[in-house]
Amino acid sequence: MQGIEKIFRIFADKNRIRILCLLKQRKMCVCELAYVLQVTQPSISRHLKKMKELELIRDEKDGFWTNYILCCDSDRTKELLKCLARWLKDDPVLKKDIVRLKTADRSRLCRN
Amino acid sequence: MQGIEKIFRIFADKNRIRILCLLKQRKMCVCELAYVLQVTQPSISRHLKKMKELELIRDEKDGFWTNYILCCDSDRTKELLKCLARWLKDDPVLKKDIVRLKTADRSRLCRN
DNA sequence: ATAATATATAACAGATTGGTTATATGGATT
DNA sequence: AATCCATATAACCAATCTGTTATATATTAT
Repeated sequence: MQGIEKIFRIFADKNRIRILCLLKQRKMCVCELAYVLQVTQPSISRHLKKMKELELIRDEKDGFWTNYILCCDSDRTKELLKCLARWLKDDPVLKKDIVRLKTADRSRLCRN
Repeated sequence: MQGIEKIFRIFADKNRIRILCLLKQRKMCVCELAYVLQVTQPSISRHLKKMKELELIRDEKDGFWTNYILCCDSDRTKELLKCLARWLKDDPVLKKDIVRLKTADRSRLCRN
């Protein structure tokens, strides 16, 4: 039981699922995610921290921004991500997110 | 996102995982589960209630006892159970549980 | 150096969780 | 009907979670 519950716990939150599915589209910065999910920036940051701890994502500096990138190297998380993809193929929330993602332009968004 | 987080949340607890893996061996009553997991009976009952709500298990009266039975009809839970089985194939905690299961005799256990 | 800004962190509030003990419930036995 | 007993539920507590606002940090631009 070497932390399997922890993996499941990561997937047990709606907004983290949304983040994972968005990062499957492309790398994103924190404020883009906050914009798409309509949640505050610190909330996004904390979700990302948890996912990074379990190595579902990694980050990468890019000038002003920090890109977050899906990097599921573990077989387990890879498999769960595949499940998500199948199960949420036609999910309306995720569809809307991806539409919204197209209008997420970091250089316009991030003036707080 | 029709409650997928809730499915993951069920799997996000160590003791629920243990219960699921035990029920894969055979149907069990509440006090047998409490005995194997070494947790109080009300705690087990509540876990079972949650799992029943999501239809991972069902119950069945048997004289004095109530048997709980694995009944994953949903493709999603079925798939997650298969993942569990593979990932926890050699898990020491589950192995011990199954050993302990063999000594769990309800008619001896349930005198409280 | 200083100012600007994206992100991280701290501090807080309300909700939820998982355990406990104590008690209620309801079917089975006498 | 009365009792027994397995299970369910209630009430409580400590811990954790997720959101918020306010603030610190660290990197870039001037």
